[in-house]
Amino acid sequence: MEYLSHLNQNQRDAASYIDGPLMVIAGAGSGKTRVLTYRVAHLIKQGVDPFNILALTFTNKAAKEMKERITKIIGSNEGQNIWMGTFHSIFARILRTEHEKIGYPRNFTIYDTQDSRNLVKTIVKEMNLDDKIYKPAGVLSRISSAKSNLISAQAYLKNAEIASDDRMSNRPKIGEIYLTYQKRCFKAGAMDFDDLLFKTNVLLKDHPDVLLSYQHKFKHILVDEYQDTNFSQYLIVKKLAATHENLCVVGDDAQSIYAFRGANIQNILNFKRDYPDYKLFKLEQNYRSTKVIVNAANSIIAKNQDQIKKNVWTSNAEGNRIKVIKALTDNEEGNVIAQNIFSTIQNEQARNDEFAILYRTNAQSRSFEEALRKRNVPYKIYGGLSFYQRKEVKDLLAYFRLTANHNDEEALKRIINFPKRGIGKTSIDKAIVVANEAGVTLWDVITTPENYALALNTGTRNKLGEFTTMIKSFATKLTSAPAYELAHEIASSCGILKEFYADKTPEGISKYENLQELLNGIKEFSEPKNDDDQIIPLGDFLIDVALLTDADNENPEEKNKVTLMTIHASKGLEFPYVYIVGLEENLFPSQMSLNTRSELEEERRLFYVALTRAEKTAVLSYATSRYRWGNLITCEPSRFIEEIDPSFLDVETAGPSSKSTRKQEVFGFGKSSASANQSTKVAPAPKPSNLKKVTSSIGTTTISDVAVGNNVSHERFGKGKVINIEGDLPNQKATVFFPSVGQKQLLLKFAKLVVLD
DNA sequence: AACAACGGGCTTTTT
DNA sequence: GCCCGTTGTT
Repeated sequence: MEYLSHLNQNQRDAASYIDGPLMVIAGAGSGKTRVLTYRVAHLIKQGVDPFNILALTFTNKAAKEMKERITKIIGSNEGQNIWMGTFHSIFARILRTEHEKIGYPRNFTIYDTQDSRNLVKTIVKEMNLDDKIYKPAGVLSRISSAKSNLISAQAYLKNAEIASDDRMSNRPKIGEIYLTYQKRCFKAGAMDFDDLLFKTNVLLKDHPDVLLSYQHKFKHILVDEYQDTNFSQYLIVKKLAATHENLCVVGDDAQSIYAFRGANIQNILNFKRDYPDYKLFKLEQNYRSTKVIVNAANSIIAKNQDQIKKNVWTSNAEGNRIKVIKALTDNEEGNVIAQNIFSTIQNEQARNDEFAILYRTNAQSRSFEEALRKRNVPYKIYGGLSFYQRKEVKDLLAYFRLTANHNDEEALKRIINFPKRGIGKTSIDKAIVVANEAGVTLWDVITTPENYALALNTGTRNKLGEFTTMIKSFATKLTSAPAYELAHEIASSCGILKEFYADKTPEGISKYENLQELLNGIKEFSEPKNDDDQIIPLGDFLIDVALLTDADNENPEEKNKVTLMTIHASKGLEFPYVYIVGLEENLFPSQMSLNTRSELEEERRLFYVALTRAEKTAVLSYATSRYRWGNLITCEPSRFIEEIDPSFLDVETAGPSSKSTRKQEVFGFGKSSASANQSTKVAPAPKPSNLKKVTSSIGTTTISDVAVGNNVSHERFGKGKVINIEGDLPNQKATVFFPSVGQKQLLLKFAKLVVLD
């Protein structure tokens, strides 16, 4: 029990409360992961078999690290046997074992977002719908949110409320698209991310024996980041835990930042209802950050209405105040921040990897990259195009996928003519039409074209024959050959390696190297880990690879570099020096989140997450203008800066270009008038300081022009009619009815309404 | 069928 | 400003 002395009283109580349901509400930096780690270690020390422990984490990386730490604590390799991973990877594994029960092939494909989008797009086209209205990404997000709430396509079509929503948004056919999409996925032996959870629910619901066996197996269940689980995940956990009720969920409502993709804070509140005799533990002591950072973060999150009250505190040092930097442009922002990092490294002998630049959107990284490169400060970027999303990598993976699952239509379409083998678009389109009409898969049609009325010349038929023969020959080795061997054979004989090897442009060389790296990755993966010398087949790799993210993909050369990432990606991490950049209205908070209070509160939680990543020093920055889609737009500082108690802030302006105006550039953080709008008194352009005008990227609207009864137009919602206006000037709020989406409350200063009459 | 040129839309966030 | 997909050209 010696190891438990590494915990404080609350942590220890939570870690050692073994029987029955418990919820741990853990403030930022309060040692949540520590509790989970020690709890699992404790269970094992108490004699629980690791095979009977299910621990669901938010990322694979978190799972991997936790396993390593547990292994250290318990001093044996037993920890590797815990069922620990993301919801998606754990249940993909289970579905693979139980595939017959739900009618899927063992080697089912996991469609990534791009595959799903392509399929939706194909269906929209086949239904002769306008893809400007039925945008694939939009349709897919609708389908995704239905699945996260366990609404099947059939249920979707029957649901009057949903139907009315879709009619209001002028997209009444989404239900039909959903139904076709599901049929096509099934026919292709493919599941998208949401299906992995949806089908798990189906499996557990329709097969009581299967449910029973997993209930029996998982005697102890732990769920990390519980605030970010959706309904589908909630129900899986509830079912699996029903027998033993040894369920431990850990989370922080203040750090819930995935509601936009269906996460439901309600799950935390439901816990009480589902397990009335549950035990609640609160971890409130922060070990990560200075007093200034903890209290500043508290002062921000206090503005949210929806939250579980807690009192996060720290006994750490006071620390420096949070610096606020104003820059004139996005490029200047990059330079000032890079310079600040550079000189901090010099002055405080800090290491590069102690710094992180956090932003709201990936698109913001550019100016920081350039500025850091100029100063020779090494950096690494997370997000953007991940390794597995690169074209060449996806191409080779498509060969693997098609080998493992011939019905994988998205993979087939991707590679049937790459490298070029003279099977053109027209031929493929014909084959797809035939396949749809006959109700068979594309693979069926191209392997036995003679069975279907497929009007192709013999040349094309021969080429199809060569292609399918090649894939079939790969498939014969699926189970007999280790992953690496087969992967290597496919890569060399399908022509893809040759294709890129021949390309001596820098891009071509890099693509060739990426393919080599993919093969190396497979080699590492297929090296037997235990002594039992079992062959690890390519199919196993494919399941794994579909669920990897770039966070899981860290390579050792990336050490000691400044980190650039989105705030979402930074969840769970910590850095001594944190820069939160681009703090501007419409960027952070995002323009898309200004319509409802709950969306705005999620943005605020996001800011809370960002700030609480910092251990020693936090710096905030914004630019007064930046390029967006090639246009220079004017920006206003984010309301979040104002919302921090000013006593924690150190406001200054920096950068060479503002020297002459430094004296006057004091930022007005007064509490009066929520004037996030105009602050500079020395604005270069003639701007009225009385807040009447609102400058924005798209034209200029004078607030006073909008009146009740006006017909107006909104960027997103289209035409509407103003029903009511209330509030005082800078914060006037209008109630507008849009035929497309219904009634909306809009803040005039942000809504960019255009008066039509 | 293969390639070059052009134009549109886009930026939230990710398993 | 950039990427993607569509169009036009050979």
